[in-house]
Amino acid sequence: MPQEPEPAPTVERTVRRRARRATAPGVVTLHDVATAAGVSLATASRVLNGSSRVVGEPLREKVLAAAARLDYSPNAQAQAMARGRSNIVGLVVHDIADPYFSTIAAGVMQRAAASDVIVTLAVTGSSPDTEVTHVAALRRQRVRALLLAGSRWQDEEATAALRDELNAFRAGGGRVAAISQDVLGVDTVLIDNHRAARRLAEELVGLGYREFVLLGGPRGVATAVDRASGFRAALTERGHPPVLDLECAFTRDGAHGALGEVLARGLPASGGRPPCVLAANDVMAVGAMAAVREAGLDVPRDVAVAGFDDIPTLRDVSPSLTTVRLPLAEIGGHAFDLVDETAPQRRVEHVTGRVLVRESTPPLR
Amino acid sequence: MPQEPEPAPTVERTVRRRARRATAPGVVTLHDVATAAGVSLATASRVLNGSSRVVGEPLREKVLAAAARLDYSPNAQAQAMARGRSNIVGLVVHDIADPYFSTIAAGVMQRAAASDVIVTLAVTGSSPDTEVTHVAALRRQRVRALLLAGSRWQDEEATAALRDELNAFRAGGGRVAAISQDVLGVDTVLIDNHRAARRLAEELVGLGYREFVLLGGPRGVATAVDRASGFRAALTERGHPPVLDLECAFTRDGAHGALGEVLARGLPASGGRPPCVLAANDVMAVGAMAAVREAGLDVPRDVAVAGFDDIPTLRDVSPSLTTVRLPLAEIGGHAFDLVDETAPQRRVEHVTGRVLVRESTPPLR
DNA sequence: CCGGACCCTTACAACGTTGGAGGAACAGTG
DNA sequence: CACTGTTCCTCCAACGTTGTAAGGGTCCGG
Repeated sequence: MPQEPEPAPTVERTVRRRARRATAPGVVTLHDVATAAGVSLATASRVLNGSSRVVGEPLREKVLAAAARLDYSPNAQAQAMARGRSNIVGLVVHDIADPYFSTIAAGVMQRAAASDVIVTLAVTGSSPDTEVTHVAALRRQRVRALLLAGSRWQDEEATAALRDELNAFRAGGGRVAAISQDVLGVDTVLIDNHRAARRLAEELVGLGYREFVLLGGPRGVATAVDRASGFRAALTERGHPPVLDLECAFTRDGAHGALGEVLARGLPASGGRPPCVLAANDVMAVGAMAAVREAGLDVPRDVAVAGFDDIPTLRDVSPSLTTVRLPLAEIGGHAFDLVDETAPQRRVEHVTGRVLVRESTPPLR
Repeated sequence: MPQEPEPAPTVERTVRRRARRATAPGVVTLHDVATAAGVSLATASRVLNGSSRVVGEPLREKVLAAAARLDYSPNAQAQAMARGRSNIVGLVVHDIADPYFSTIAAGVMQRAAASDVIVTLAVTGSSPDTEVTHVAALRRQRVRALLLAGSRWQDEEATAALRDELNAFRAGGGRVAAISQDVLGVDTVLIDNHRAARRLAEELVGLGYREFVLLGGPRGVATAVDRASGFRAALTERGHPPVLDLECAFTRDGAHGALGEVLARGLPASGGRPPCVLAANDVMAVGAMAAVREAGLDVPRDVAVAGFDDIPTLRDVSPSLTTVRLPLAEIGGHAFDLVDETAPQRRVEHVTGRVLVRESTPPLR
């Protein structure tokens, strides 16, 4: 098919550019700056965003002045397209209102700001399908990297779908890091929930507790399962398996409801010792403490309570909560580092918590 | 300058396109899908993302099949450029680890998900300059709208710089909404901190408290100033101006430190009644309660404490905290609605808190 | 007075997409 | 059978950048 040799373009193109302009009329483009400064597009580009080539001082100043005068703001999307890379990372959490995730997010944001990276947030609402949807959306945004902060679910189908999506993302040059469990085959900040839970339970047996009530969270959430299994293993080994092993939502209300029901039926037989409630996280522990109080009982005199995470906002509850301290902000920062640097091979960083015994589980006798 | 009528382009262009390709090699483009399906770019675009025009069933299926087979993911940045609009909004908070902001953010995220909007998060770390920097970065990203969730600072210079930046953003068609104070001339969810603080203080006078200690936060933060001034006004009107009026950081540590110092010097003279500490937010109130306990005193027997916000995570502290309930998640959702709909003119929505008297300030006598 | 730096301009092809203009095939109408 | 509409596609010019190739001035040293 032959091409007709079009008419001289310059003027006509400019006119049509203005006429057809798709963006809002008020947005200043590099073209506008170049025109205002009386230089070419390429020169303006080099002064304002370019790297390699140098531009002479007089022109340089004219361009900068024009840009300032017109209040030019480079279009990052266009830059990303032209350069073939963006400086956005996606952060996926289950619930940003949950202090566990918001603390991790704070750690991520701090590192991101230092690296001049922009963070796009997505929340799954604890639904594996929603997580896949959001990961796909972030892939469409061509984020440079993806941070998956949430616990994995024990759901083979959803995990497979996610893994597919992540593989496609990584095939396009994207980096991925996960926090919690190492089941996705990506760089991971692995939290050793099982081991830390064991140590906490052992410590409590050492303090003299014998009757344990487990608020283990739901069966499908890996973090909850790991913690509960750690508690269970240690207690069973020490000869004091949990007298009650409850499933409930991984939330304040879940723990509050489950323990409330139990207490309404009366305390487990205890040989004079207060029983000890082991909650799978601090938020649940606080819900459990509320249920104890509502039953007219005292923490720790009648019921001892321990949590997990050492959420900063909850450090001042009274009695202060025995828990496992996780360096949540550092964990977030660490995950960011995993995707920020270009590492030669897959890495798994281990994080273990530190047991903190406080007022909610005083030594017995 | 004459144009030479270039050689037939199709094949040659394809070759060079492959050769010079800037994006990562693994990324599938619309072009690839079109080629694989044996249709033109435009047809593929219309099948996969297009709206208006219809594509015949046979071709339509071929395109969908090719897209699925190649695992095509549309490039949202390119779409944004071509369409001249994005579906990203920017959310600016002071500190995402602060439950006040994370709860607001959760409200925003929920609405955003429902509207298929992507949210980019920025944290200021409570620095006005950082806020301007982040707003500029979000403008470069060509976000569709901007949500400023943080309290304003009483800093004329920084406010002016921010206002300039916002005007430039709005000139380019961006929408802006603010939460808290109405000083930027944009759509606002205005929180009537002053009035709610008055009502809380009046309630406490009604309960019999007479000696008040104000933990008013810093002078520069508008939210803290509004709340403190509401407390002060009500107390002064009722004839019981604060016996101590302390400035401190708007944080747990700020309140804890300031009140700790005071208590180290002994309780204010009280005529047998416990004094009442009025903190400018819940997190500070909890820090204050910790300081009271560390001084060997009891809340509320020796010192009563009240806060502000009704942070969900802190609803189970013991004794339960007297406070002002703000519907934080709804406030976030509301701000999102302000920028999501296209409103004819500037709107200011008022939100007032509800006073909740709980165990930390029992009635006297 | 020429050759070569140096600094700039012009021009253009990307990047991945959209949307308008235009055209081919085909049916319906006179 | 020519005309006029529809459909359903394709082609091409945007969108705002970057980066490179090709070229044109100016200045300097030989």
